[in-house]
Amino acid sequence: MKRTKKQRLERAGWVVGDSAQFLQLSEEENRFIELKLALATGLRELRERRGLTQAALAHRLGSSQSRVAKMEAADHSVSLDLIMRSLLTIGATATEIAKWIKRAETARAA
Amino acid sequence: MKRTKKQRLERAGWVVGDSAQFLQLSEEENRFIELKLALATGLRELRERRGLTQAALAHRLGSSQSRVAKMEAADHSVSLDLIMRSLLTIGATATEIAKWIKRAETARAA
DNA sequence: GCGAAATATGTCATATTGGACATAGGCGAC
DNA sequence: GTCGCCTATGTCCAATATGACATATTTCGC
Repeated sequence: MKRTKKQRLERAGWVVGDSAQFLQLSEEENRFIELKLALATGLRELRERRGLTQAALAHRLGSSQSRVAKMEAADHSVSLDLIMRSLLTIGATATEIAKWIKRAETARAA
Repeated sequence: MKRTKKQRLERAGWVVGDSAQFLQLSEEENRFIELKLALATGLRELRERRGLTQAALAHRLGSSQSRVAKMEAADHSVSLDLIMRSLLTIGATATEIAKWIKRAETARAA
């Protein structure tokens, strides 16, 4: 696992080690986190591509800037539901979403 | 919208009409529901392919048969998180998940 | 540097979701 | 028909997610 990714995950509040399985993180949980992270990253990408600030997106979503920040960080306090709804609201296509999900798997394989 | 789908959605507790937008269902919400439904259907497909009962899958997930039934029905009391975790636990690949997500979009286009 | 805008982090109260349980419905074998 | 097995539905209350807010930190132009 790359150093930067580890840091991102840890900052997001996940317990992640270089040997995650020893730390009780099951394989599925790992895959789930990767997937969430991939979509969170996609959300940020898309928001920036739209030239929106977190606050502006939050307003569109009827949420708050802090929630958006947490979404993009894949914080453990945000659900996949919220991320997915946000992606759809910001106009992500199913194709893009699918692409990000596959990217998560590819990242794991590395 | 096809009759059967409407019935499935309504049974799942969603407010769905032939003119959903008049019933305050935003476009994004519609897309979200379709997506959830597509993954829920994928879960059922995969479970049956594995020859598991809902109770057996529930045991694997540390959940209950009724939760699994609700997941597969895309009940509004189940989150995408739970469905996704279940898919991963049952061994769905990112490719399969991506396929189901695209299928949801295709279904909407119809 | 400084200041301003954007983003990140922490906490709270309310709302939503989750497992468990009970019970109903469906469906094939006998 | 009824027995057994599977699935569906409804309701609890415990656990988690949410928006809001306050506050900290980063980033970037000057």
